[in-house]
Amino acid sequence: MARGPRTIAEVAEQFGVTHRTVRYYEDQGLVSPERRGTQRLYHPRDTVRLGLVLRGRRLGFALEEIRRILDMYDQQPGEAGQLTYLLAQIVDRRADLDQRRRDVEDALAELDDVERRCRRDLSALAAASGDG
Amino acid sequence: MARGPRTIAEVAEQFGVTHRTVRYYEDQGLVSPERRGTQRLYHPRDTVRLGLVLRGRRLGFALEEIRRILDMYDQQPGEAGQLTYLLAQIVDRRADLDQRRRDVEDALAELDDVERRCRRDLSALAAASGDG
DNA sequence: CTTGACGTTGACGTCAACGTAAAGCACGAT
DNA sequence: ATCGTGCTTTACGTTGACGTCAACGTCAAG
Repeated sequence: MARGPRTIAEVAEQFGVTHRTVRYYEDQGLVSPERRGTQRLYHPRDTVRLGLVLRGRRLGFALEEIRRILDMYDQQPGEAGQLTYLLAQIVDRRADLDQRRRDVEDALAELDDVERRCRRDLSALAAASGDG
Repeated sequence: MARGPRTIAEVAEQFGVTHRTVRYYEDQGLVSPERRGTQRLYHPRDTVRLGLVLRGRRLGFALEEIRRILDMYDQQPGEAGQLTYLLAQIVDRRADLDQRRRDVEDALAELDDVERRCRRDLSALAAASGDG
């Protein structure tokens, strides 16, 4: 049952995007599936990478930024300068993500607040109709 | 020192966006500052609202979606149907935000991972140069 | 009363991230 | 051999979110 590499239609279906989107990401250097002749073959590695791209997109990062981040992850630089540069980039990314986390948590807290008020108003209405 | 309503340039400056952006948000119905003649006056209420819009933007929501969410917050419907509809919308928003929070936390975890490997490699390099 | 400094309204330009349409290869089934 | 089906490339269109520019109002200072 372990079928090997998958087609573009299959991975697009899996992630709920169109094949056009997947090909666009390839144009932008975000994924680079193997080619058997003219056809694209998506190995698990490519599929995972595509998942990371889509997560980055959900986080609101631009595709170019996502590409830089993923390339950063992939590097095995081995040189001290590269490593310290990488660490600096990590600091930036973390600051960005920390901001996003604060935003999400604030928004969720307010959502809770609205929901509480909403339920309170509903039960008040129910009580009033019960009284009427 | 409590200066009253502020000008568009001031709020734009405060939030680090251009006046063009603020006016565009007004076109889209996201904010609606008072008008003294032709000039816009931003009261604290408008300023807070603009802050919420920008947070929504950081979260990757489309402006149209942000407008719906903020309008949802503002409503005092009083009617049961409106309230249950509002609750349903809240469920959707929460699912969306929960997904985003998972994304952020996963990304932060991977960032930590990369950083650890990076520091390990750096100290390995330092040790090697110390030996050499 | 002119001169800036700011504000305002269109109108048009731009860029990212796709969508869509046209036309062609590959390949198994009829 | 050709037919349909799926994948491919090429090219152009679209949408959201602004940027930019021109032309004009306004108001305090000189």
